[in-house]
Amino acid sequence: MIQRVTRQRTAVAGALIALDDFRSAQQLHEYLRAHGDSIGLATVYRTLQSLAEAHQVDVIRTGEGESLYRRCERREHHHHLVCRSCGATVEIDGPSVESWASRIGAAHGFSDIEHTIELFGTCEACRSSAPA
Amino acid sequence: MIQRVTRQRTAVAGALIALDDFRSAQQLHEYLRAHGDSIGLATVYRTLQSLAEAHQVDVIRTGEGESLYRRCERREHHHHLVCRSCGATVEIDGPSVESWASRIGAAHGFSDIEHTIELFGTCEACRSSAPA
DNA sequence: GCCGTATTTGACAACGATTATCAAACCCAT
DNA sequence: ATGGGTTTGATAATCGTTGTCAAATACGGC
Repeated sequence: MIQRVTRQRTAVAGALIALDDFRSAQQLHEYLRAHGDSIGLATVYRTLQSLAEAHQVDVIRTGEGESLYRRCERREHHHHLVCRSCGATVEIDGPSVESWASRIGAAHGFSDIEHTIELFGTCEACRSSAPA
Repeated sequence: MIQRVTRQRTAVAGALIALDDFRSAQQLHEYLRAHGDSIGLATVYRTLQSLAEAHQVDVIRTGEGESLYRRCERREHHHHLVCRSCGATVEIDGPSVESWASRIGAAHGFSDIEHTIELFGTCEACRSSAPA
């Protein structure tokens, strides 16, 4: 299945670069509409899905079950440290956790270990601008 | 708001003890029905929700956005290793990951670090009973 | 045991995020 | 420009979950 270059796919890619924070498909759709790009919601979902399969975006799920997307810089497996207040994101790779995960799994007789690890915190900027 | 002891709530608690693995609300509902307990799906959801608020069950979300519930044994912070096929669960506490998480957070200037860590794999029993 | 009432139940509708449908619009090699 | 496979998008459908509200129930007080 060859991927064609369409106006819509280009627009989604552009929005991901412009926003550069984790956003929902619907937020991206709104953003695109607001910026004059006529695009259907289904197309946004489809595009994000194929970008995710191609590992060109990272996907995380909020506690409420909504998926958030962000263009990713590293193609390899990694995790995120996300500011819970402003959404600023740092990409993390933790060789020690990777081995910890597989070690723990193996120790209990489990195979094909996968893991989900996300870190949330308050970044320096938000801490100083919004005191407790 | 005082909580009353009802046949349904008792049944859900019993199912959680009997199954002792991460199950979806719908699976618990099916289980209860299959065992002769007449109970509505909405009631199962409501009961699980209040048990979760009381920290009497652990909740995790699958990659597909479904919530899984299990009665929890440790009241302290811990993680899970879950069989993606049968739901068998091992409670994990990993001091090394805890310190890894806060160390990484601090290194990037983030404070109040929280983390979500879940491990999924295929347990020994499922691997041998369901070949690739 | 029986009442009264506030709580709980459950069938069903509603919800929100996401996916499927499928004819019309489009990209692009020729 | 043309033809044919790809993509789009309005809408319906799906799935887990939550809201609704009248009927059923638990339980303190008699």
